Amino acid sequence: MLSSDDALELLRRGADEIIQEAELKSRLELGRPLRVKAGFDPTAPDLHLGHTVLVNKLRQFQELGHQVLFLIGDFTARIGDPTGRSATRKPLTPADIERNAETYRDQIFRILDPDKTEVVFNSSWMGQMGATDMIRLASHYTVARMLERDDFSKRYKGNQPIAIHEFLYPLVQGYDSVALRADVELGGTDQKFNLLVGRELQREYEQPPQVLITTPVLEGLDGVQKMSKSLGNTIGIRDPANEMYGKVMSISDELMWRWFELLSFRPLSEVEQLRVKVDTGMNPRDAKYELAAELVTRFHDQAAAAHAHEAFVAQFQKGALPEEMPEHSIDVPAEGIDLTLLLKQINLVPSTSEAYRMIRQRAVRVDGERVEDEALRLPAGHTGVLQVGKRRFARVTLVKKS
RNA sequence: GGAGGGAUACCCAAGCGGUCAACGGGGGCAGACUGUAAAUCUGCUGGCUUAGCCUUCGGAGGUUCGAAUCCUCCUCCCUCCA
Repeated sequence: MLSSDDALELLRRGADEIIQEAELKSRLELGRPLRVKAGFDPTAPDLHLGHTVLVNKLRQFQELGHQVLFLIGDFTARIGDPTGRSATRKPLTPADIERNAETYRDQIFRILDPDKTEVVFNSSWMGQMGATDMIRLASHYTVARMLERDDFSKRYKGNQPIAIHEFLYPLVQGYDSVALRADVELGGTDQKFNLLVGRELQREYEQPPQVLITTPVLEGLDGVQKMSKSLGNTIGIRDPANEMYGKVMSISDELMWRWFELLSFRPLSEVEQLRVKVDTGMNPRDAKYELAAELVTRFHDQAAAAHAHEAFVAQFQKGALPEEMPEHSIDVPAEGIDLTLLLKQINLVPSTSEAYRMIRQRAVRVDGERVEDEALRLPAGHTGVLQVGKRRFARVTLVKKS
């Protein structure tokens, strides 16, 4: 068992803010498993590395012997987090919720220990609450305090509408902490206000207020914007091993260190040693190999990581073809088919215009040969590999149409 | 209710009768360089049966040989006054 100081040191890693650190220390000294809560949106069960920053933190708590409460906010989802100008969303069906929960389990247990994880749904207590209970809950918080929240105060000052129900979101989220008797709650930095409401409400309900830990937002593959599905800069934790490995290798050196800090389970001292080695001449690429291997191992296994490494070296350093590529069998007339049309047909390009452009830009290869002639026609019976740019490949067989 | 301003390609943003498939920036894609790095440089960035053709500038009509640019109506957004 670690001392509370050592445990604290560990938990501080990659945490944006701990409120209050002294309280966390004394909780750690209680000698019982702490109840560590984190809430997730039931509508978006596709996790990517950005989400795992927080999940990793949950795992650390488990390693220290604590209990994780993985909360699926199926009730809160009906309200809709007010950050946008989102309206109330329609409730998910129980079947939807169960399916999404299962998807979550499948993903989080690649990181978390199932024996120390309780998956809970806030509809199970909020759904029972009557209007009277809701009024009582609402009486514990004031409008003035609500307006402290940044987006509320901006909208209020800017004469933008704030619907009353939007106040309920933080209240319900906060009440979840009461219902779960949470000792600690984790959330992204953007959740700080909501997490604080939990503290206040616990005090109102005569519970010791939870400790808050906010985790930073992870930058996506581009290294600038936050990792998010809509920006297309994610690594999904269910991505195939080779793809995951390749994506990690494509990040900038600078971003690599950030990822080491937030995503790697290596002790920080080890990461620091690695950094010193790179500073004194080690190829940063080799450090990146280690990060890529660690992540692929986590979400797949060691063999997959070793294999992904070999495939990566073969394809990008030795120029070999990728191991797997889409295969197509296409019916073509006896006189053959224009390459531009073929590229579009097999979705290597979105339009024939784009196919022409790619050929003009010398990005297209047929069986490894760069294509210079934009009117090139491939004969029926031809079988081969088509390539657009460095990453788009397909194997085609042209079958003469009878 | 009254007065004015605006809606342009993925985003921002020029254009104000022909030379506009539409300046510029961002993003994206491709090429060079590399470590599939990053940065940098270069090119491309509506579609098609691609030396040509077709359809785009909030929507619908109209004027004109010709409109993103002028006129009418409609929809939505912003600002000021009541």
